[in-house]
Amino acid sequence: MGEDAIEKRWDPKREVELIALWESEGLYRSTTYGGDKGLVVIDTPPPYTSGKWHVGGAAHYAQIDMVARYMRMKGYRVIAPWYADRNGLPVEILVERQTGINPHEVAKTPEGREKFLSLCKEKLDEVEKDLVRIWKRLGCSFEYWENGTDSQEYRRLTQATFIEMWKRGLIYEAERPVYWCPRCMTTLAEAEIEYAEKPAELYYIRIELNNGKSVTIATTRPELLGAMMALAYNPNDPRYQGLEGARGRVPIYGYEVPVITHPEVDPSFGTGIEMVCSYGDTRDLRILRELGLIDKARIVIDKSGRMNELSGELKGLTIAEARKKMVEILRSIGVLEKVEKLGPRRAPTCWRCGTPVEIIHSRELFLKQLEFADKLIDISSKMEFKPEFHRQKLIDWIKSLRIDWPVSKTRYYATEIPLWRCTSCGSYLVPEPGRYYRPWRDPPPFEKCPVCGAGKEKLEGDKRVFDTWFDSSISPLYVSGYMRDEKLFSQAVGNILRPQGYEIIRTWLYYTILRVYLLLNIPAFKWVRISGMGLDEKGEAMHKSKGNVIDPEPLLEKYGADAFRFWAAGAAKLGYDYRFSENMIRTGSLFVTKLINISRFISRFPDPSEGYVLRAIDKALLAKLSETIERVDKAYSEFDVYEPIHAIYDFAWNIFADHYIEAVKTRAYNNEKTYSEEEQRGAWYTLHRALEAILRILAPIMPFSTDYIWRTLKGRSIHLERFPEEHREWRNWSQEPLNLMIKVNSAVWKYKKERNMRFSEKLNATLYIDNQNARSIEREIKDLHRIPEIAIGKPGENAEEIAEGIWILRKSTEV
RNA sequence: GGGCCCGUAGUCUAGCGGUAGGACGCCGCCCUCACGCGGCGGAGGUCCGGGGUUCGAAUCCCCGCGGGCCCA
Repeated sequence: MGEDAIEKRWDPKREVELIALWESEGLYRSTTYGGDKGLVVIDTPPPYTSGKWHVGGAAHYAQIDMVARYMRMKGYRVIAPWYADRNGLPVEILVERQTGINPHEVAKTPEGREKFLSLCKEKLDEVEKDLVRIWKRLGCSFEYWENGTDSQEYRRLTQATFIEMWKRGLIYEAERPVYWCPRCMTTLAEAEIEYAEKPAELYYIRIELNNGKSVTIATTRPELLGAMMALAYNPNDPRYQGLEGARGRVPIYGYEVPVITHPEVDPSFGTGIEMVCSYGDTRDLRILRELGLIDKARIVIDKSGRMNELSGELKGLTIAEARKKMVEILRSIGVLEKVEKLGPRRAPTCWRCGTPVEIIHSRELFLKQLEFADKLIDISSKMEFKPEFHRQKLIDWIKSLRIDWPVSKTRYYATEIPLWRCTSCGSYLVPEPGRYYRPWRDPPPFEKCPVCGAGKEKLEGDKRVFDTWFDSSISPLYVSGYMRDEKLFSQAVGNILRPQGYEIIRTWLYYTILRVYLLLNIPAFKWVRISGMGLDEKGEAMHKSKGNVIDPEPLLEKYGADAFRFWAAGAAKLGYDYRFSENMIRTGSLFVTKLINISRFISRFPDPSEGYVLRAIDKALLAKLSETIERVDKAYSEFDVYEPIHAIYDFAWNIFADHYIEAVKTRAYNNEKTYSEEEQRGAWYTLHRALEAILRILAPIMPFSTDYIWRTLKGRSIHLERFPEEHREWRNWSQEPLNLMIKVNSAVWKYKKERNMRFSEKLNATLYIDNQNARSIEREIKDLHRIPEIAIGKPGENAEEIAEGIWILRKSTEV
């Protein structure tokens, strides 16, 4: 090995060269690897292409890559694809904002709809390019699948699963109260609601009762007066005792509503008596459901968020305008008693656009879920959660569900619902699975209505699309070849890993488990790896709106991907939030330099295959190494990369480099021929074994520098190597000589330091060590510290104790 | 109101029943032949507060206080 085979420093530009090399060698292909241990499918999260990743997102994918690389090194054939989630609202909103196009207007014609879709597609292509560039630069060994969730292939699968569920009666259509976003003009599932703090005003309105009395209600939504269904107070509230059964007359609208009691009314809010309307909030919904009044609901808000004819004078106004107008009217007729400012209150909003949601009635398709709650909890218990404590989030969510899943959306850039309706008899018709259907555009795949025989021209394609989670909830089926490659699928079932963040447990994880259970009656995953969220340096979640998004690309350029991955692996334990730290990335790059230089040193010596003898310190190092390998292996097998990076760093730097290498330098060079050739070769052997193992166990986390070094030393890629096997023999050797060496080193270095001696300076003294292990490392101690005499045991008088059990006795001739 | 997570040196982060580790920063010393993107040493902590269990608690239990996330 030449002296300068490895350079002194790591240039991140080498990473770019390695990426090209890997691609040309086909290292990204799942078929490149052996796979004698079987198949593992990683259900990589298809990222939504709504914008570039921040460092947290990049770190998450880097972690998934580490797991994939580890599995390959353990002998599994790993399918880890990367494709994008391209369905759903965000891109539509982006295009709407950038072009000013109102999709609900342009989509009235198929041509207009087509044009809007192609604008969305262009936008997605643009963003996807950014994402692909980043994960490739990060060194992720994913296979790039250009067919995202909006591909014909994926959508065909989505539709086929719908058709299956429809045929099995799991889908029903109903007019139900739903969460509705008036801006996006679509139904929202429970998972799509976010709560935002909004200031509110409380209006006190007098209501006349039919018994001659009157009560004053307090409400934040006076515009819903015409939606009033009842007046309610808490049954324990003494102020209103006896009013139950009376009837109140709704001001302006003039109809009567009953006075009822309900335990959910908070006596301390407002006046303690409230109006129940359809629908101010979910509590109204619950109460009206209990009273059986859902069918008589008075919905005064239409789908565009404006007041309808039921609202009388308010018709056509927006909600905000209607509130203002209503207040004026109430004031003019003298029933508005006072207005009170309230502090910020939690208001449900649309998670995509932030608009306050309304509860209105809409005719939608629902997937049954409530009746399967217990089964889902049961089937979840068959999956391994890493870490375990996040399982509770899923269970809590399942238990909190109150409505079935509305899967239909009146949006556009999404998978079309494959349904036709016979306008003659009203029947819904589902086509056969296996094709990608676009009912809003395609001719009906039926010659006539199979129910009433009406002609083809009577069949009308459904214009609605699926909720985007309806697509993403079959991702494990897509990646494992379901309905495309049954052989692959049969091998994959039961070996699927889901890596994801805890913030989408209630959505992606839940819906996937639900759908896979309904379709196949099996647990969707063998393992669920739950990671925390990436936070900025202050510990706050990164949001575009907050302006605290940190772009990974400049960091990759400055420090390199290995340094970035060092942070990504070591920032926090699996399952906990990880905070961005540029310092830690810097530490990572220093670690790369350290590795390079350790390798530079070791590469000066040949790797002997025979004719070597190991000394105690060599055996102790190999024992320690073996323990480290085992520890790292165990952690990796639990999908943890935090423990491995810390254990490897500690071993490589604080033990191997600082103590072992220092202790054997003299022997490795053996310039004075004080050691036998066999012993010299023993040092070489140990140095090489340790370096090899460090590189291999580190390769999943830092694939660039380890591969560069490996190729220089061995002439091939480290990514085709196996994870080090356990060495029984090494494991049984004593680590004590090494532990003692570390202790002696620290004590002597400190001693010399205090006396302003250079470490290389000769110390004319006797070192007493009260430890039998010292005998075996006597020569190493003498070499390293340049101390002529080592004595085992306690000294007589005059010796100075420099650490517990270690003394120095200077020779009197010394100054 | 409920669930989960967190509160350890100036900052960040481990440890989770036996003398509190590490990273960054700070201060000193060392041009030691793989690495000055290095080495060594040092200063710096009532481990949020209060009870309890224990021979022993940052670590387990209880009650608070403060922060975060999710859900009502």
